[in-house]
Amino acid sequence: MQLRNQVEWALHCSAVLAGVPPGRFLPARALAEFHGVPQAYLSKALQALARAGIVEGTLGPAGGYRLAKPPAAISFLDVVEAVEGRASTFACAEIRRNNPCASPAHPPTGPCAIARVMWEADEAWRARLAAVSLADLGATLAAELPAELRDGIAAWVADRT
Amino acid sequence: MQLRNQVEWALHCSAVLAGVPPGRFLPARALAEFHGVPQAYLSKALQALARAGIVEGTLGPAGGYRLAKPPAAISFLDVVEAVEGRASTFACAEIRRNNPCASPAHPPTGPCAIARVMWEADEAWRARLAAVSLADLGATLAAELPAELRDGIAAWVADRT
DNA sequence: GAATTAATACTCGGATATACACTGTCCGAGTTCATCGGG
DNA sequence: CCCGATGAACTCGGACAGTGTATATCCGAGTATTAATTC
Repeated sequence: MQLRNQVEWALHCSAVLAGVPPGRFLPARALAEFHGVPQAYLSKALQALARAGIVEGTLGPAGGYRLAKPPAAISFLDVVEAVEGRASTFACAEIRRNNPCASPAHPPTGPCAIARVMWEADEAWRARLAAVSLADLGATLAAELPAELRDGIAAWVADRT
Repeated sequence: MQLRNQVEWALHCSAVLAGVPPGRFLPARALAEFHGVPQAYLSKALQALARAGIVEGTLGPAGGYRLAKPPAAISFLDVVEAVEGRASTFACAEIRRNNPCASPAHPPTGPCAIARVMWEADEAWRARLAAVSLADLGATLAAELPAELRDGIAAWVADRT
């Protein structure tokens, strides 16, 4: 089991978009160049974010993407689920119904014990992702990144909005 | 992102093997028939469990698999990692190094903030799986399953060990 | 009748094809901006 | 000089191939059982 690389790209793009001046748009072309990833493929991740209402895009010159909500209102979970889907990590195929000892007249009731454990773990994973917002990430980066690098990125972004 | 169906099969097989009388072996053929899954493919999951030291197999007639450790000493995480691998769910490709603003002379130090959050969530998921053992699962099943079904399964298993 | 030996049948283990999904790419529809012409 | 219409360029959005992993399968190596044979 491995998260697709789109998730990583989407998170990094969200972090950059959180630093875009209000009312401006940053094109996917710039985001792809910034992260060194293929532009055409990155678009798909951004489209997924747009469908989920996390970012919004505008066409034409000076178009691009921007966050659709304040960074504090967007969690890691929102971004991950936008790309990976909201389905649980564990899919119960109900193989217990194939049990030759069980009587077909009395099908098992309620989710099976194994699936419950797996789903609880899945929920713990999601809860941890839901607890961190893009605003939190921005604060962490502001504290860790060298000042000159931060300014350089801000200028680079400003040149392309 | 989706766990492979081998994980579900491995967990169900572990649950059944936990109910096998001590010193006896249950063949993969019986486990496959019990769960209604292809026998040849299920073998691969059991081989993974054997490599991880969770179960052990014996050849010849009356051969098969049995747990290599007490059910209380085997957690869900052990089974899941045996099949899925111990690698983290999130793979950081270090795309921040492609940042055109960063100076190649000063590469970023330490894991990036995004990867840290993802890894923490991954750890929360694993912690939840590590907290449940096969003995716990057995206790839950003993409390939930109808007595007649439990006896029927025990007899079915006993006939094939 | 008991022990030894050989054959047998059954098991696991790894090597081998196929299907699906992720990865990567391309082109068209739509919109905004800039330019040009007219009032 | 101001307004409107027109053209162009740039953007996003969805449709189209390539590759890698998970799925499914088969056959060979090895062992405990079983039966036959010999003492």
